[in-house]
Amino acid sequence: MTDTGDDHGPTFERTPELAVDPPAETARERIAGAVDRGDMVTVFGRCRVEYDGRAKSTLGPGDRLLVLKPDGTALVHTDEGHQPVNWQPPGSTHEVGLDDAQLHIESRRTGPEEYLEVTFESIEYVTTVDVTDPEDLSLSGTEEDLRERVLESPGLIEPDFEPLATERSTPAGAIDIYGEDSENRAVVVELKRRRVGPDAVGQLDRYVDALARDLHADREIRGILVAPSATDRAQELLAEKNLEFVALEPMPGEE
Amino acid sequence: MTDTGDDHGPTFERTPELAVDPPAETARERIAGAVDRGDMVTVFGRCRVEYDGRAKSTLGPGDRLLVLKPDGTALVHTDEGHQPVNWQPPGSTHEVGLDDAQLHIESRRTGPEEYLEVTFESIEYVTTVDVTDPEDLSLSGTEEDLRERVLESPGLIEPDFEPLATERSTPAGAIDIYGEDSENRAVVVELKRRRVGPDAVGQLDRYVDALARDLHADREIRGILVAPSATDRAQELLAEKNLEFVALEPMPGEE
DNA sequence: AAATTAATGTCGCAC
DNA sequence: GTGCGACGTTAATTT
Repeated sequence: MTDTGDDHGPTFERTPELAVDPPAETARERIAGAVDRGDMVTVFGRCRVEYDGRAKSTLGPGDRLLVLKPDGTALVHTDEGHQPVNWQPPGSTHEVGLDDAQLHIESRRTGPEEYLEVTFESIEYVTTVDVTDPEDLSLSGTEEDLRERVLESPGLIEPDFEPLATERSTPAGAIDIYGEDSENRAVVVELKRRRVGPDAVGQLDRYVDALARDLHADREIRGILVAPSATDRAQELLAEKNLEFVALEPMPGEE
Repeated sequence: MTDTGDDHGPTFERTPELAVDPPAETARERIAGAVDRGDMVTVFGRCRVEYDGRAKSTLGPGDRLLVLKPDGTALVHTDEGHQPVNWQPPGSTHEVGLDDAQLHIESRRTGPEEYLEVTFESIEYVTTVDVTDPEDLSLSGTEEDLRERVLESPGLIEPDFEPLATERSTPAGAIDIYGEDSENRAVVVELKRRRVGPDAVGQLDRYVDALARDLHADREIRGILVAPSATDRAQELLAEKNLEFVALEPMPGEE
């Protein structure tokens, strides 16, 4: 099992293990070993899936791809969709066994207690491989980018807008940008990276309310929603609640 | 290439194709063919990933699993996490090619225009397989279950609560359950399958407001949030806005 | 661990 | 297609 390095191939390369149409027992061995080593595993075959935890689900027989990650994540993917049809979050522990001669994988976690069970009637393939990924994703166009854009050019909100704090906490949560306008009125700015609906207006309204109580002053407080655009309903709600809107993209030049 | 059925194996079984450490050109052929056939593809290897669309991202070299689904979904999974580090939604079209002798997979979609590019420096394995999954997931413990529970036993809300409509539309959206109490006051019920925070209170409040305008009557309107539990802040907001709370689990017997 | 919010959220449904 | 809300949302951050 353990390679002592006396073979011909380059021992530096990780050699993935692949098995086509393996018997259940062979699959069990491979997967159990890989899970112990912390390898990533994929299993493709006809399976049933049971889940019980925050909700409860059953999935009858069909062809799916099961992915087991070294961090304890389990994913069951069908032929369709971005989302796995069933899954288990990182930190779960997987048990691999045979149940009535069928490959059976159980995954558990606590807090909340959740349980996932995948039983394979047939196995088309199993792969296992060691994984290392040192890189972090570099992402732009987020709400954070929009915040930086406003802080660098407060005039994008309106002339003489002066940011005073980010993440200013109120009893209702943190205000994205807190500042003052040219008349020294308090301004609550809520940022959204994309077109907003009624929920964003409600959020801004909560912050303005909370700040009013927090300052317990008669000072007028303005609320400004900053986003690329707003739906009709969002605009009506803004008007009803005397809140304002400023159209702004997270990235400059995105029109 | 096309099997005319004169071989020895059972031609009824789909035979997945697996390749270990394939040259880029072999991988390109296999993947291109599989994408054309509508097979599911997995590629594992060291790759870089670029994305541009609603946002923009770059990911330097590392070992990842790429999954291409017959519906046009693309997923790039690292060794960690439930979420793919990069992806492309269903309906995207994939192009497979060689770029400077490296396997290069481009995926595009429109509406919004988005672009994903995965370039493999090395390939540990490629798998392709035909997929069929006739089954639908059967899920319980959802908000829908909670609604049914309330409609079957309206007394769980309060004695003599009478549901009159579900999904009753208002200018602000649909009310989960609209009904009347023992005093013929209008009641807006908002259901949540799990513990609620401030956002749920805001939602209920919007519906109550909208209904008040819609009925344009002086009739008092009650708003009741029904969920397993509520956070402190949510409870304070409920009190401020004169809304009510009823503790209820989506599934009976879940405490 | 609980609370709150962002997300390339995705997904489904109604219009 | 847009709008709106649910989701076993997940993930990150802070308390």
